[in-house]
Amino acid sequence: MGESVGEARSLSDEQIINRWSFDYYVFKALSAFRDADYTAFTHFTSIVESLVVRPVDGHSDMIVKLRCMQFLSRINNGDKLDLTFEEPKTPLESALSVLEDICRDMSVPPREKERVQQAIIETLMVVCLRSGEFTRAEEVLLTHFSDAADSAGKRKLFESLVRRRRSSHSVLQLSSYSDFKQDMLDFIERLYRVPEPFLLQMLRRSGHPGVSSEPVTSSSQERQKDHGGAVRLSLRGLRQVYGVLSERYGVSVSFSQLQQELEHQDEQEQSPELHLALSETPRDPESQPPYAGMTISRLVQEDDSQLSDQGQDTRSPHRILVTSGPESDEPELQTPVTRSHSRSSSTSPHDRSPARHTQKHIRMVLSSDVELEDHAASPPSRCSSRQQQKKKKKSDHSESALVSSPARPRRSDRDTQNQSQSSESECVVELEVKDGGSCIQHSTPARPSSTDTQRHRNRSVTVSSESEEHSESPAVKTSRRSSPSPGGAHKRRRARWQDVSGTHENWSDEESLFSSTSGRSSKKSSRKMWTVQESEWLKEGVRRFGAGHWEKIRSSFPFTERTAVNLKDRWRTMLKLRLV
DNA sequence: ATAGGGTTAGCG
DNA sequence: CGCTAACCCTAT
Repeated sequence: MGESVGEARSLSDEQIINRWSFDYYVFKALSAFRDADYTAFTHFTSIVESLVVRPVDGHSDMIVKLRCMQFLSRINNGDKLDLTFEEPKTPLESALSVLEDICRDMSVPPREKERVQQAIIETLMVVCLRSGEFTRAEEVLLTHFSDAADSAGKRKLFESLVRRRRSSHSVLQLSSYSDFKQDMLDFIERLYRVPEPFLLQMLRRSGHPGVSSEPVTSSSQERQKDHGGAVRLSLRGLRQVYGVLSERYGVSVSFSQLQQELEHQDEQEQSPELHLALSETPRDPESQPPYAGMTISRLVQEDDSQLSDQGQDTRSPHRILVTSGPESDEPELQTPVTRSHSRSSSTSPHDRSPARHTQKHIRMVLSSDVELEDHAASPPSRCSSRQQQKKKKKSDHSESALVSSPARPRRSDRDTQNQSQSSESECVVELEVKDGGSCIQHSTPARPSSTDTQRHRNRSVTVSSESEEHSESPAVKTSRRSSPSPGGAHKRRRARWQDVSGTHENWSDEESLFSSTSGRSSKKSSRKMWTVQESEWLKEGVRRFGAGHWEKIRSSFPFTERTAVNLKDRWRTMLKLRLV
């Protein structure tokens, strides 16, 4: 309310809330894994995965958690040889490389690492043999079974099995895959114990029944099955927290601060409001700028890449910039639009246009596998709008990636190359959580996926957005919307769609951190545009390690499906576009 | 492993 | 058809 506190720091509300959600769902995923509820694990995992593509307040634990999740989801699918996470590799081989990453930045005792490696490799062998994949087994044998002394015996055994094409043997029956999974989980949990997520703490403190206080509870009791289950649970927490936060203005308080303060106050029974209130006055001596030493210090989305334009007038399909206003709970959405000159007079780079509020309802489809045929929801316009005259998909790609990218070129004004004010391109504005319905809505600027092939992948995303008063490029020469409709609430949703998608605030095409591409899948998943998040990681990486150390950078951030060369190329592009 | 030039996908 | 970001190839 009062002063604009901490406006400088401003993280968007979404970043903060996403962080809470992130922590929460990671926690849930681990619990599910522990309970051997692997279906739930998969679900939580996919939630985390889609969260991560959104801007999130990066914190040092994030990478660790992501790595753990990556590791476990590969382990989880390790017995399915037809899945792949990274192209040529089997899930367990991917797990091995994730393990490398984990060890690189977490200091794992060498012996432990070896043990885990060995366990994975042996399990992989068993899996291969059991399923009769002898050639694959042989490759594994050659590539992974080093001449470690202690594995010599087993190596011999496996060799003979491979040679004799035996897919049944006492050894193969001995080991149970689920034991293996739990073993791997133990490893992860020894390595890193996930603290109780903030949202759960809040919930517990607010007296919500059924929230157990122990960090990792065992089994079913933890998910409140009666109504709504886990999802509802989180939404409640989210809403509470969000409401409070909104009131208090502020999202500039770091999560860790909140957590710390929560911990400091164990003795006092207080309501969430009070906690939050307290958190505004950082009375912690040590509290330095919250984001000082973070691994990913700013995951803010900047206007990115894919916006280069070689400038014709219709440039800048407007960039959207959300700042969390100190006073209003709603982030504002700024769109320095097209012909910048048209309104440039009033628009300085950091000028937030006051009158501009955009509301969006965010819908997140939780069920990862639901095939959401969204005729209703998705305007047909996205096909029609860009008449796809290009249907020459080079090959079959039955479910190919449709990574169509609305390359919406736009030149970034090379404003501050510093992080100081990285313009966020965010379009999320208001979370609307319904009481009963309890479905979160998650809007992702889904780009026009067009291509008749298939317009939804398992991660179906629907966007419903309405913006009020939203000046925007009329550049679209009259073709599709004609009336300016001042203040018109409804507006062409069609154009809006396009624009949203066009801005690339960040499309998450991110071919999944955790989920695998099914076996027959695309050998070449087409080209993946770089997400803003990825670009941020890259920037941060270059900042930390210097340009040229691409491999180091790659392994220090949860990139998926990006090679060091990709990073290098991307960096080159970013330089060219003066995005750095 | 990286740099740098060449190639391609995908859009206007 | 031209353009560009992403991707590929290869010498170092």
